[in-house]
Amino acid sequence: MPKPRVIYWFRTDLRLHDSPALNVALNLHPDCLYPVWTWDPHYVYRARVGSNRWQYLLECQADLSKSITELNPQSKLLLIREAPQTVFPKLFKAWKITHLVFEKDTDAYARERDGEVVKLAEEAGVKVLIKCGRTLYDPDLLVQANNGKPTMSISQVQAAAKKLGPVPRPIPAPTSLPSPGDTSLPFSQSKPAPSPDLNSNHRSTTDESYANLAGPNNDFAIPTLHELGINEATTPHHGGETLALQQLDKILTNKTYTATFEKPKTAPTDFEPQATTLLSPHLHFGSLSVRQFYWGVQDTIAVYHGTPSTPPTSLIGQLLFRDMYFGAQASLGHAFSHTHNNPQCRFIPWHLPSTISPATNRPTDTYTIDSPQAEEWFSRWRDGRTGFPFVDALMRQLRTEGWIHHLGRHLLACFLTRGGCYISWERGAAVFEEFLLDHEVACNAGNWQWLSCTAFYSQYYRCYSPVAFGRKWDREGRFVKRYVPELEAYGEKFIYEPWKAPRADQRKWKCLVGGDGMSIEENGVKVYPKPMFDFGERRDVCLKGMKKAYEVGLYGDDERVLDGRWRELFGEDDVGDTGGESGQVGNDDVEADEDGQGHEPSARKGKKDPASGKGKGKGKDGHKREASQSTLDGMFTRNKKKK
DNA sequence: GATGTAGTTGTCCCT
DNA sequence: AAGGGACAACTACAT
Repeated sequence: MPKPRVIYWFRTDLRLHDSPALNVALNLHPDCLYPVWTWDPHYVYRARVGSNRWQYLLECQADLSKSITELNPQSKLLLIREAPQTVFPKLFKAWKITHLVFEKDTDAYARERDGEVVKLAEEAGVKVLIKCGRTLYDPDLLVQANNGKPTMSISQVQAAAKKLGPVPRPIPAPTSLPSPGDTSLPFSQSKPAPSPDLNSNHRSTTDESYANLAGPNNDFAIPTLHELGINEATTPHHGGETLALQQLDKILTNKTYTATFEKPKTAPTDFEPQATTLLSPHLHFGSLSVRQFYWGVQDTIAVYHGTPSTPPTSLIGQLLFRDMYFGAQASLGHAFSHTHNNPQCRFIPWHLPSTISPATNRPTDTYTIDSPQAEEWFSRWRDGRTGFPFVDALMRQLRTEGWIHHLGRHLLACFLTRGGCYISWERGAAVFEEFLLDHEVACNAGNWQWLSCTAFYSQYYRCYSPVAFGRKWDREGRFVKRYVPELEAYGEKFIYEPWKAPRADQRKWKCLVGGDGMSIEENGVKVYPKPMFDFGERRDVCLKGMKKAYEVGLYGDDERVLDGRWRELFGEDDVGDTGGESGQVGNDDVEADEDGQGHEPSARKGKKDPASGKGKGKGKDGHKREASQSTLDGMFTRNKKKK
């Protein structure tokens, strides 16, 4: 029996510590070990990746390669610029490989790709060893323990996890690594088709990713952003196992923080330092092992003198949610990433729905503009110029830094979907995919479904207010001012609703409120956009739409959703009325509205039918509210245009 | 099967 | 000024 010659294929596991798959490879006691990364065109062109995440990936790779070389000066990460499906058969032959080892990836695309690679390996007589290491539990086993069904609630995850037994303890990093053998590449490179390139908006120079199989110097080096044609990154957050372990250590050192963490009590407005761990990008790239984190927290809790927090809001709870989304995706596959054909996802007639390809019966990269108004709202949301300072601040933080607090993501998602624009969650998910450093297919799709109340969560009447939510955490608006600096001089009273500030004050504070955010300065004075709609009105429209859609009760796999007959079940008014012209307050010119008082959003207008609720006790409190409500209505409907 | 209860992460008004 | 209660009113799960 010849000694094993192993390719270790790095993908979702850019680390040496606690890598079950790497451990399996080393336990083969191989004659040689090739640490390989293949530059998969799917992620280069077909997934949405902005410059910040590109940089983060390269940093993870560089740190890993350095650590490999520290263990063995003959070794490093061998970065090969070709699709795995075409390059592996050639490598197997050239390097006389006996084993291919990698960490299991249950993302829908990855499963298809890995299936092909496994088949090619078998054809080449190469043994394949796959080990789960990306989540607390193997998502497929989690699904199995959940009676074969997708994990759709945290209690299901906890029950299934109980059957699977305790999370394995982390494995220490290896202290030595075998050298690779001969690394010559006696074959030609198959270049991928570079189009369509979903990341062209992040490139400003020529893309040379695939110029040479082993890079410009033929040394398997990690590319630079420049070689990829990608613009310079702007994020302060950096990747790599070394940083990840330092960051984890820092968190665990603060025992009270670790043991009593409660997500809902962390402030989305905190910056420097942020209120949460910022470990999610490290978990995404595998530069931090999730089990290392898990046991670090559990061991801290075990000796903590005090009452520790518990799932679902604790740090452990956060990791369980992550496993829940992985379990849902593992079970549902591609369908989990969209509504179409997804049996767990409610059908809501959102604006800007994904276009379905008849050939693949899956959504394409494009969507239908069913409403020019919705398209305008979408682009203003995406650019951070909605006119709601907290929304825009979060969006700008996301775009420049690649990370925002979880609750900030909630607000953005609620605002775009059921609590404002009534636009498909799939549009928002695509934007988060582009900009988030920690973008994880399963978690992103899952969280967007959660917040849009299409799956996992259903309390659509709980609607985030773009004004009150930020103010609750940060009265003075320090966070807003950091990311929307044109509002620097605005005080507590108007920082979350600058359109209410009197014109004279707007001038004094050197920032006028008006327009749609396309101009940021006029005659030397800064300009911040007017809110793009009256939030109170939009909330009412959305709530009504959601109520109707819940009554209709269609899911993504319903025949009537697939063939368009769903329209028969909704009235004209139920399809997310964008309010035509009456709902819009964004296009007035800067000098309009001199007193600054005209666009007070209407308070929620009187409940349609306060008496008919199945409610117990709508008692005196209700009456009081009615009374004060009508007063407010009298005040605020004054300037409203008629429908 | 009916009924009751709890659900990671709201808002508003009141004290 | 933090904190409690009413309110919105659906779904999953337990009994």
